[in-house]
Order: sequence, then structure tokens, then C-alpha cells
Amino acid sequence: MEKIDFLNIEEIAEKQPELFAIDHFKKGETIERAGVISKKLYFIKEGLIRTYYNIDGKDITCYFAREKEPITGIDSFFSQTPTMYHMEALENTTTYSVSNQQLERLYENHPSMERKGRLFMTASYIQLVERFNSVIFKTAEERYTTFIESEADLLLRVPLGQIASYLGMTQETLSRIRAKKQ
Amino acid sequence: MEKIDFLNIEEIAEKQPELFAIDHFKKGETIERAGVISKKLYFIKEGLIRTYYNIDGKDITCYFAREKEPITGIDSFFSQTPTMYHMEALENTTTYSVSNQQLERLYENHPSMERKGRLFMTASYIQLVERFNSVIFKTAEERYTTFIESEADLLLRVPLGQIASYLGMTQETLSRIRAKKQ
DNA sequence: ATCGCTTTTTGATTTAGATCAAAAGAAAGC
DNA sequence: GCTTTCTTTTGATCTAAATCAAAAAGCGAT
Repeated sequence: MEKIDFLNIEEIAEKQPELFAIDHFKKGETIERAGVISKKLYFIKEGLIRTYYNIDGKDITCYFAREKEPITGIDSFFSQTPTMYHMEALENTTTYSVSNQQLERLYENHPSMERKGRLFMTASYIQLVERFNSVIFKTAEERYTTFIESEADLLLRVPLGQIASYLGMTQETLSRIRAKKQ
Repeated sequence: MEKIDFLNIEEIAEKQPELFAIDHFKKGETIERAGVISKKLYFIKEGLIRTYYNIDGKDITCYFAREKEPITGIDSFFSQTPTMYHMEALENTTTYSVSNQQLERLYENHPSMERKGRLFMTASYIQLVERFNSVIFKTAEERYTTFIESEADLLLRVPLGQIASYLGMTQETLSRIRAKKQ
């Protein structure tokens, strides 16, 4: 029985193509909508996807996923309750995907998968704690600095307003910070 | 093979006492410290525990657990990496607890436990998303209102400063909000 | 009761970042 | 090319909440 690794889906998908579907999304295409159960866990082969939610008429970006990164309506997919997130392709995107049922089968055939799922949730949780702390305790400028240190590439691929909401500030604030920095 | 439910640990503990330890903590006692691997998952039989972390010399309360609620260094226990949280008893407290090794055995004997662990993480994640949103999008006053609607009992059991940090505001702000409200 | 210590409240001031509004730049379509 | 639409920047103003500082209230121990 093979070891399955969330982080190395590409390899598994090539060996066991029956487990994963390949999907294509056009730039701007909505992949999933808030209010329904998130159908699939996606692994990006090529492209860029974001999840976001709407609160008081504002779209707040929650997560960006690039090549080799997983993304899903994380509040929904694993618990099969309706998601709060919308998901859209920011570029033409190709993904591998598994449905929850397929993942169930994976769990049966690969008992280590259930654990992977748990660890994936754990990692996501820790990531969110970090984001939470950075929004509460860091200034807007510090958050931007951290962001360009670790994810500068997104600046070239994503509209500023989406990055601003991801960093917990308005677009105007982000624009001013950038102006000051150079 | 019995069904095991994180939320009904008391019953399980009574039927299978060998799986759970019973611990007692005095008011003010430190149960776990940041920087080490969180040893146990606790379920409170009686009393009150909080987790908190320190940032720039300030203690920030992350979570309060009361009777029948579970608590652990959630970033650590399931992944077995060092925790960022301190844990302390706010009252004399009695808990049931499982170590990670004991939980491993539970996983083996009760395959549904692995899933429970994952769902527990999922629930914790969603809870954190909600907290994140409330801190970003609600005013201090709204956060306080939500808090007293759902967890008023904590006001009588916990020092104000700890509640303020839990709600993402200073103690002075919380005090002023309270004064205004009556 | 009184002393010391902790917790909470009150007051005055400051500030980071939001909001509102409009201009400037870029990109897309015809 | 020019027009329309979307994105980003700049400017002026406002405000929620932080900070700094000190007084008041509680509380436990002797």
C-alpha cells in the first residue's frame, strides 16, 4: 500500500489517474459558491485560485493557491456542511481534484489518508492563527513587509484590492504603504 | 466496537477508565508551557482552563474551556510540534486527559477516532475563522455584545483583562464599553 | 479594621487606518 | 486611434480604539 501525500498529489495522480479528475477553469471563472457544500479538494497543476467571502458587501480574500498548492472550501469539504467561501480562478487554471467520496475511498485504501486530512486541517489551523495574530498585532505596514518577503510573486498576479483584503486593510492603505516604500 | 465521541468523553471515561487519566489542577496552576510539545488533550470535568500566548510582553487569551469542553495546545498536540500556547487553570479544575500515545491506541481500536480528530480540527478551524472575522469586521462594542450573548457566564469567572484580550481589545476599552452599557 | 496587592474604572491625548471623493493610469474593445 | 471600463493613486477628513496616567474599588491576609 502506497504512502499518499497531500503535498505530492501530482505524482499520485500520474500513477493512479482514476482517483483524480483533471479540471480546467478560465480566468475569472467561479469554481464554487458560498452556501453549498464544497464538492472537491483541488490541487493546482497550473494557475491561480482564490477563496473569498463576502461580508457587508465587501469581498474578503481568504486564501490564494498557486501551483502545487491545495485549496478547497476548507470549512465545508471535510465536514460536508455548507461553505462560507466563494472560489474563483484568477488565471486560466488546471487542477487535479478529488471529491469527498473519492477521498473516502482513498481513506479506505490508504488508512494514512485520514491522518493526512487531519494534519492538513492542523496545518491550516496554525496558518490561520498566524494570520489572526498578524492582523491583530502587526501594523498594516509590517503585514505588507511580511507579505512581500514571503509571497512577492502574488503582487504581480493579483489585483491590489484582493491583496489588501487578504492583509486585512483597505486598498487605499495598501497603496499608500507601497508609495512610501519606494 | 464502540463509537467514541469527543463530545461525550465523560461517558467513555467511565466505561473505559484505562484510556483516560484524571488530573487535578489548583487555581492559577500552569498546566502546559509554550515551546514544548503539548502532552495531553484535556476534557474538563469541573473547573475552567484557558490557553494564552505572549506577544510583545502581552498575554493574549486564545481560548477558555469550561465543564464538558475539550482543550489542548491545538497547534501542537495533533501535530506533535512545539506549542505557542501556555495553559493555566483559572479555577481548581479536574480533567480527564489523553496523551497522544493513548490517542494513537484509541485510533487503532476505534478507527472512527481518527475522523473525530479531523472533525475536531475542522470545528476548531471554523471557530477561529469566526473569531477572525469578528475581530476584523466588528467594532469592539459589537464583539462585546456577541460575547455576553453567548458566554456571559465567563464574565463572572474570569478577570476582565483576559476577556478583553480574548475579544481583541484593551482592558480600558472593555471597561468603557461596559460602563456605557448600563 | 487596616495594610498591601490586584483589578477595574476614569480622564486626557494620540494615532493608525478607515472613509469619502476624485484624479491618474492601464488595459480592453471597437 | 479613441472610448469605455477597471485598477491604482492621491488628498482631505474623521473616528474607533490605543496609550499613558492616575484614581477608585475589591479582596485577602494578618
